[in-house]
Amino acid sequence: MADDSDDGTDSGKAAVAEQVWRSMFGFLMHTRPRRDAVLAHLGLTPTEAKALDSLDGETGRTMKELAAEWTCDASTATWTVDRLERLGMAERRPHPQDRRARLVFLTEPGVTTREEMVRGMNATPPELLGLDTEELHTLRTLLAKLPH
Amino acid sequence: MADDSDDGTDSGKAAVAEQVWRSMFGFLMHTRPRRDAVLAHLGLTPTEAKALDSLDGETGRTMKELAAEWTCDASTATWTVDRLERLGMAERRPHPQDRRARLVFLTEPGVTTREEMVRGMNATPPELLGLDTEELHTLRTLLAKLPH
DNA sequence: TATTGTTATACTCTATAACTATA
DNA sequence: TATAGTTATAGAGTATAACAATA
Repeated sequence: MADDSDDGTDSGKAAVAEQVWRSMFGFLMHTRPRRDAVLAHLGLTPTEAKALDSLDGETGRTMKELAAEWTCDASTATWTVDRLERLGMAERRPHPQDRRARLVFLTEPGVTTREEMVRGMNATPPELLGLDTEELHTLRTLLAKLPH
Repeated sequence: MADDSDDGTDSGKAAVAEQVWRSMFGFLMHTRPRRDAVLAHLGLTPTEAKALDSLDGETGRTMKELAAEWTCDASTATWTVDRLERLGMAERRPHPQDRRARLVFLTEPGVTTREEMVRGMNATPPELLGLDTEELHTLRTLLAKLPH
């Protein structure tokens, strides 16, 4: 039932899914150095990159929210925002309702750096163009069925 | 040539490739917490996990080789192997030809932990089973054309 | 009295430089 | 003289605990 040949190749659904996963994960790892290079080129550590990604220029985030999103403690969030601030990419402003709290925003240079980072991280790996257009269409349709 | 409709949807090859990538990358990020949990459950830091992955019980690796593979300097490799050794997962043995060098092997517990780690990291995400068998076959064929 | 955030401090991780022992 | 690896030490990054301001 799970085998469709005598050569030991198991083509049951789970086995095919495993092969799909192996290829997909392998491709992700194959393209990873390129994404690492994007951060290196912008001079961002992984922590700074994650921090930058959580912020923008319009919506203020409290330290508490950021610590939760980064799954770190409050003092680490303070330290991380301090570093973005020293880099000129973020700034703290007083919270309009709660004078204990601060709201963190990206500065204009921070917004620009964030955009470059997001663009680089999401850039289509050129290896995909090794497939022809019809294959890519099929792939698109199938992959769109997966959660993300 | 790059547009096949008037609604602003660009279905040129590059645009389709971009959508493919977005889905694929999104799925990989979606499944990432599960892989992080595998390491957390085994009590491994990312560095330890990478180190474990480079070693086995039969083929000894020199410190120099390991530092190159981990793209770290020699002292960091020493420190990393020290830690695996303290965890009882690796051991140094003298190099048979060069008395300056050491060969690093996994111990039996190290081999076992490595196996569990690899199994967990490579485990097929159950979300893939949301596709039917034929779709998975198609996906397998197309993804196999990508480098990994 | 509880909560937001910071500061003081310690511990982990990684790197640079000096050193030991071979080659 | 060059190489393999370790140790001493310094620097980032992250956490715990004590604290200040406000709710």
